[in-house]
Amino acid sequence: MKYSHQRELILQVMKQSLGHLTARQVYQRVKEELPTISLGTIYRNLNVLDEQNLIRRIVVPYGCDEFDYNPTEHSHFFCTKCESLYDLEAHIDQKMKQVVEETTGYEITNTNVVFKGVCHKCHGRKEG
Amino acid sequence: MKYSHQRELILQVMKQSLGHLTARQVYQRVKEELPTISLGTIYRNLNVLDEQNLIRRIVVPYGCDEFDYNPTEHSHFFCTKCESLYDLEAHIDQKMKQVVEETTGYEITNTNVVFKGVCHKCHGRKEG
DNA sequence: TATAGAAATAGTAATTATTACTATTTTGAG
DNA sequence: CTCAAAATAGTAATAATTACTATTTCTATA
Repeated sequence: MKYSHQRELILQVMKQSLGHLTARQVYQRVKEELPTISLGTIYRNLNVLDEQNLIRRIVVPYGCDEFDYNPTEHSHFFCTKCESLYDLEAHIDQKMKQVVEETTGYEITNTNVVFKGVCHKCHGRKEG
Repeated sequence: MKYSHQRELILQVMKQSLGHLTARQVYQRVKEELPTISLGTIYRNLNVLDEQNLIRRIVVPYGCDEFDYNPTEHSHFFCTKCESLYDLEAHIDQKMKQVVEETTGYEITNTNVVFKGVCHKCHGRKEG
């Protein structure tokens, strides 16, 4: 993989952003630094960075894919009330992987897990 | 929810098909019985059937959404070699849900889990 | 049983995320 | 430096899904 200024900026934005970003959000943030960058470049690089495990693609059961810099493998929790996507701690992922590998004998290389439910903040709140 | 012949046929096709079906596959199968059915009707009904928990939407990290009749909640395993999507046994889901609920305190209402890896058939096989 | 209004449909158009394409520019090894 | 491979910008294309609308189908109830 050859160096590129654009990819460097994309990684930088990903690192700075604690939350999860869609391709469009990454595009908008990188554009502030480099207004000529193209959306195609964002997509191409998000894909290669995901392949290289430098970032993580999160496939969600609503809307479009999101991307996450958090370098340790971890799963996600989507609150259906406030519509926030939370990271779960990495050791949860380890346990789940262990359960599945022990039960099935499959060799798990990758997880794409999104739990849905209601988060602490929204628990007990009325509909809004 | 009002009865409709179209929705009845869709559910019937889902029940008969043991595997997972994309909206287009459902469309093609229902069309054999009712050639005038519209793809929009398929999508609308797959959505309401999923909301009613009569079928399950599987959001996969490749290609488009798939739908599954299996009425008990369960997760999925995608083999990256043969590109098959397998059902995991329901008790695995129960255990995972338990792990997450105990650790986070979140109330889990729904899971969207796709593990990736290599299945038994493909284990040890060369690339192809 | 007749009927009115709500819900569903077919068919088409629109939307949106993502990928493909191409001429040009950038990168880095020799 | 030089040159080929890789990356880019900008645009066009693709594909899944949803929105829209005139028409049809259900079903509760009069």
